[in-house]
Amino acid sequence: MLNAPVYTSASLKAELNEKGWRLTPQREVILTVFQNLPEGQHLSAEDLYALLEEQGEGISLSTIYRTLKLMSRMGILRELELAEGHKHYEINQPHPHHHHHLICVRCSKTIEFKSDPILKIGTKAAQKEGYHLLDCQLSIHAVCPTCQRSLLV
Amino acid sequence: MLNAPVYTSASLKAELNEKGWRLTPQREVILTVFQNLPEGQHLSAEDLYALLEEQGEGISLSTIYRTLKLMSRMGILRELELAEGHKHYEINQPHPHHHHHLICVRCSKTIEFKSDPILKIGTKAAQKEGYHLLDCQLSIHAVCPTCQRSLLV
DNA sequence: CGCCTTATTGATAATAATATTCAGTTGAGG
DNA sequence: CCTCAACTGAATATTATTATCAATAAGGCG
Repeated sequence: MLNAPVYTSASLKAELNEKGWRLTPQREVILTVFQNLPEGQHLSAEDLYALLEEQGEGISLSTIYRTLKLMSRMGILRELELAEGHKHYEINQPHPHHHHHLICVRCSKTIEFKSDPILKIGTKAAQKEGYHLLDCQLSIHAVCPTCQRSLLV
Repeated sequence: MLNAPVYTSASLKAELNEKGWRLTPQREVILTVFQNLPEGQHLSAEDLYALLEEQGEGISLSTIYRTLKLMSRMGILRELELAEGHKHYEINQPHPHHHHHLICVRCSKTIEFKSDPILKIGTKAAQKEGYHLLDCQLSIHAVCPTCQRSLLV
């Protein structure tokens, strides 16, 4: 089962140091932002940049991009393709919060849903091939009711 | 259940015309390329462009991009995030060929696997919300055995 | 069958997200 | 506390994808 730990500053530091990397104030701030995000919320790089700017904790866009990538590859964040043109990120929550996305390809309206079986199947598939699981997400591309009507699809 | 029809020129034309769109030689060629691609193969826009160039059936990159997008939104093609920086496309096959991807986030090595339950769950989720299903894919992000070793992850 | 409307194409330029470079800074181990 | 390499920020570069627009060609219709 996807074993995404709940990170504290200390455990983040430990995991970074183990690989020769460092805990920086910027990384701590970014992790905190995602941890405090209400469930179902996600941020693009620009969103995060703007949000931090507002909070007076400005972090450069370079660092934002670098950190988002790093944390995704560590399994701390999930990289989502919710709309055309840019990625969104959210914290990678363990079991009871883990969810998937139903996305309208026209208007990008997104609905979340949970599914234990999928998580199990994904975990098993990774295990079988000896892959170390980071994230497992079902993306359903579809047309929402509103767009079905307005575009006569 | 994801009901992706097997397209012929005629059925593609019918579906396009129904929406006021047109069947063009370029669209036919592109559909044919994807239909003849061995299972498990997928192409990026550039790949497709190069492949057609080779075959002497050059189609402009503009048209390639437009067509890939159009066919994805029609449910004819699936848009895959298999590597950083660009999308890949493959034909959207119905039931017995429908599959998912296990992807190494370091080297992009990808393994395909099938799962009926996932397709069922996805179909049901879309149905429940009144969404018209186009595609349904489980993406598993993980680190492959080779990269686990070489990077001491 | 041929006309007319309008979607489509191809070439080019524009956009925008993300990556890179590099000098200065700062974690972390010793 | 010292050293060194990882990290940051600012600016720049890259590159996938989109938009623009004149020329072309589907397809509905008489």
